[in-house]
Amino acid sequence: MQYWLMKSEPNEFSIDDLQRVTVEPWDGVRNYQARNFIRDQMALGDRAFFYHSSCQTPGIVGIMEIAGAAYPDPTAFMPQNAHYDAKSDPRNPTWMLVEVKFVSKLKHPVTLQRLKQEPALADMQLLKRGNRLSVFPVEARHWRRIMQLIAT
DNA sequence: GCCAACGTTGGC
DNA sequence: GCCAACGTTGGC
Repeated sequence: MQYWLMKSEPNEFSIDDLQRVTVEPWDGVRNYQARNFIRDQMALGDRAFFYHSSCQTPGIVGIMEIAGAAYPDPTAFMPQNAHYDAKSDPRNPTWMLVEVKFVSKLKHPVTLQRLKQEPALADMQLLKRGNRLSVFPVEARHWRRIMQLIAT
């Protein structure tokens, strides 16, 4: 069982959208490192923080569950899609996705600002300089600390 | 294989 | 809108 953080721009897909549909294919990831996490390490039942990025108040806004193993991301083969990749061969797909399932929406988001104030989280991937990965693992100790922040 | 140019991410 | 940081591309 692993923990993850997954970013989304709320004007594209928000925690409210996930709550409405319950389960959603997390498509559009076009970074090899993130792809490898999705393809090789994510597993059914893993938990993930839903993070809102590129918005007025970036931060963790909900919790979700990985709903199954990875499979090819169909949007890579749709020319009209914003994440279309002409170089990806359907017989040997480059890009993968997992489906995520809504678990909860936080009553009070844990903002990026708040996370930065927390000494125990100083070495978390999210807070490292130049971090741009949209999907990455969260260490258990960081997960637990954030869950404590959520509970208080 | 090097590296400059360019594109993207994402906070501010 | 700005800009730092990083990934990708392509000429050589």
